[in-house]
Amino acid sequence: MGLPLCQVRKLQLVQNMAARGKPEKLLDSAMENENKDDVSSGVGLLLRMGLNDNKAGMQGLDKEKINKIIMEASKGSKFYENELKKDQQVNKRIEKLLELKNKITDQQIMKAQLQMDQFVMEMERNRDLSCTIVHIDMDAFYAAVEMRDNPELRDKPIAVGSMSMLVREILAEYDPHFLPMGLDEAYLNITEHLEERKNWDESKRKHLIKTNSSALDGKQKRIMYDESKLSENAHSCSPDLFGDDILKCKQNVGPLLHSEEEEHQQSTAPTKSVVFGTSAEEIVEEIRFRIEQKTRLTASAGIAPNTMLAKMCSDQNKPNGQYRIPPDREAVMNFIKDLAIRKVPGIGKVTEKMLRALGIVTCTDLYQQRALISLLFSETSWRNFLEISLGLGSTHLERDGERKSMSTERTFNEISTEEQYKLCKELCSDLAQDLKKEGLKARTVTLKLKNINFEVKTRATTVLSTISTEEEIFAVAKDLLGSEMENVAPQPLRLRLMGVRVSGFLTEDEKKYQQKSIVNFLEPGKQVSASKLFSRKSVEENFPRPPDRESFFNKKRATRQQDMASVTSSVDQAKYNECQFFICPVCFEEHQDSSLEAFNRHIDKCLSGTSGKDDAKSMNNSKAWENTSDLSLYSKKKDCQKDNASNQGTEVQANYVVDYATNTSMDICSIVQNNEHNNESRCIISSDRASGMHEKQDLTSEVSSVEKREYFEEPKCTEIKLPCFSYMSDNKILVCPVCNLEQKTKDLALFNRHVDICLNKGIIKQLTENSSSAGTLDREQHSTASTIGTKRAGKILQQSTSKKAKSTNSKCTIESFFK
DNA sequence: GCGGATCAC
DNA sequence: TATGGTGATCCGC
Repeated sequence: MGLPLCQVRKLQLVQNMAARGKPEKLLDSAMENENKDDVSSGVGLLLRMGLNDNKAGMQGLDKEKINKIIMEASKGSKFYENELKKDQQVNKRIEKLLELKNKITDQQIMKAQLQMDQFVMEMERNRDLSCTIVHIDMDAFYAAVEMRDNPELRDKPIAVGSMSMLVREILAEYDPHFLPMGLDEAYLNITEHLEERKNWDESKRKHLIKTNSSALDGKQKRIMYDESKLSENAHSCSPDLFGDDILKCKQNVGPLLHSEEEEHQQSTAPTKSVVFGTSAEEIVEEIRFRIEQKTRLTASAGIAPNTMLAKMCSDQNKPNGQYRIPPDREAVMNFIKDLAIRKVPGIGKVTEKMLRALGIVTCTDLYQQRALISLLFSETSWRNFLEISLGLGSTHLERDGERKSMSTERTFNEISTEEQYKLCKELCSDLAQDLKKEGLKARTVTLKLKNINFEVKTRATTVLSTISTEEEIFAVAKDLLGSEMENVAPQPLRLRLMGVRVSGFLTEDEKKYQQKSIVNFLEPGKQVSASKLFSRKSVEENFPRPPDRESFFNKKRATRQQDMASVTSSVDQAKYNECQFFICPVCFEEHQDSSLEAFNRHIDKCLSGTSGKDDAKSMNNSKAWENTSDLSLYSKKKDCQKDNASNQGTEVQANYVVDYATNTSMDICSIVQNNEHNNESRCIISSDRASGMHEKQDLTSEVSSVEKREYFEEPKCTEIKLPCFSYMSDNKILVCPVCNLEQKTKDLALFNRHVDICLNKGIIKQLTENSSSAGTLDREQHSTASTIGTKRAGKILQQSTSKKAKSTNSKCTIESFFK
């Protein structure tokens, strides 16, 4: 079995090793590669490329060599060029920052100083030193280095463990609410355990020594090991890692070691035990000991009054060590005092560079420049900086709420346009599967593109309601992709990465609400007010407004409309704008509607079975489109055929927005484009069933065969395929409000039957998917939550699980190891 | 809401 | 040899 080292670690390995370069040497090599006039750029780039040593415990590797390799290899590459470009952007930001700084008057500084000192006093007042937070960090990286250096070890199983397993196994005993952060880190709040443990009998603090433990190496001389047993496990223990020379258990008093037998019996009785004390240090010793017994991997740990400090502490004596900041203010400030800001979680390369430009390198600098900082940075930022400089952080472990986005992306060698669409579809498919696993429905689709020059672009669209299937996601993503293709046309899009992200998930409460509405709507004998279903307020709560930014479809329509406007009179255009109608979701009749209220009244009547056709006719001369565009549920806007089409002989447009909420059964994406002006007809129909991705169906008989286009043709077709859009000459085309598909039939009865089927499919699916629990709709709260605080280490939020779980699963060695 | 950018792991 | 994937947040617009 090979080394289960993920790419993250590989890259980290390279970067961190490179990070050990001596500054002057780094500068030299940078100067060789760049314009020598631009010294700052060279240094900046090195910082950008991760060549600044931020990690502790990095001694002994040939840093210069690695540095040189990276720089030499990068020279002239697209990647390198892009790094340079990004670095220049940061430099520009810094220039602006300094310009701003120069405009600041002494008076402003003095005023800011007073204000900041107020905040400092308040923060000091609220300083909480009562908690004992532990940050555990597995030393997997060092194990990986060891494995690399000892090729003969590669075939031996080694655990690159996940903290969630140590959940269950060890960590939960110390803090049932402990917080795993990814695969190799976890936070624990051991405050309560510390109290309880004081009364614990020694037997509860005693642990058997089953295998060699480097966590006990500080007391190694006091333990007698069975040599034969030791050699069995030697493969998992790197001499470099476990040797006395790098042991750094600085603050250990050390647990009492007990032999089950007398000394003279030890050679025949290998079983030993060790008793850990009741102090925080001993507890963490115990945790690390037990982790190592379980996984044969060492861990480092930090103990401090808050999470930010604990995390930095775990870095202090890495690898295989621990460090504690006692809970008093002076100790905290002493630790913080000379600490480089780059060591603070949340302060990355760019922030470091910007602060450095202001002469801020250490946390003390940060504190001293608090007035300046408050004038140059946003409030979120300077509050964050101020807390850092005071050594303040979160004292409780907050679990993350609901997931906010889900994405998948892939890097590849340059591919053709057709392949790009195909890949896009695959990404959507993957995403849809993941969404299904978590039962999520999203509102926003974001396409991420990185071109061969490493330039990254994202393009997003928010749809009216929610989407979750491959077809639904792809319908949006392919528009975005097509739009970008159009932007660079006639050149092809030259990509190296494509990604699709969905966000804006329906909360659990919203799901319930939506489901309830639909069920009530259909439930016979149970009346639900139509206004509740379709009123502006209700709809706005359930479905977001359409995006300000128009989709590719809409942009296309807009373009067409503009073209039209140039050939039609302004009067006709005005008529066009005024004429519209709604389709009643109950009787499916068209209604020219003077107001939303009137339309709602009609639906109410329909629902109660008293609706007459006259109602529809009584609604006319509507200008409600503008007012109801955000509502647009089952609404439809079109030309007045009688007024426009007959007079002008021009195209008649159908513009519709359909609720996706119940759209759970769309199997085939069928879109017809028919442009009478230029005699161009296109049919773009794709079957999106997984099994039939390449199936090609022609569901329309009216389309000219000459101009047929399909998305997934073989590469022989070199023409860029732009997303299609509905553009009908016949405004009587019926669009199913559930599946959003145009129906071939013009028979209303047949059409209604189709809608019924669609609707039922959706309901059944939702009923089987959703579990029951009551709750109130709280969309507003959800949407603002993300802006409340910054997500830095001081405020710990648990990472989302699904993708992490994926990567966990990929580590087959872990599972087998823990078994 | 969108897009670019930063950061963590 | 040739520079990753996922998720979150912030900021300016």
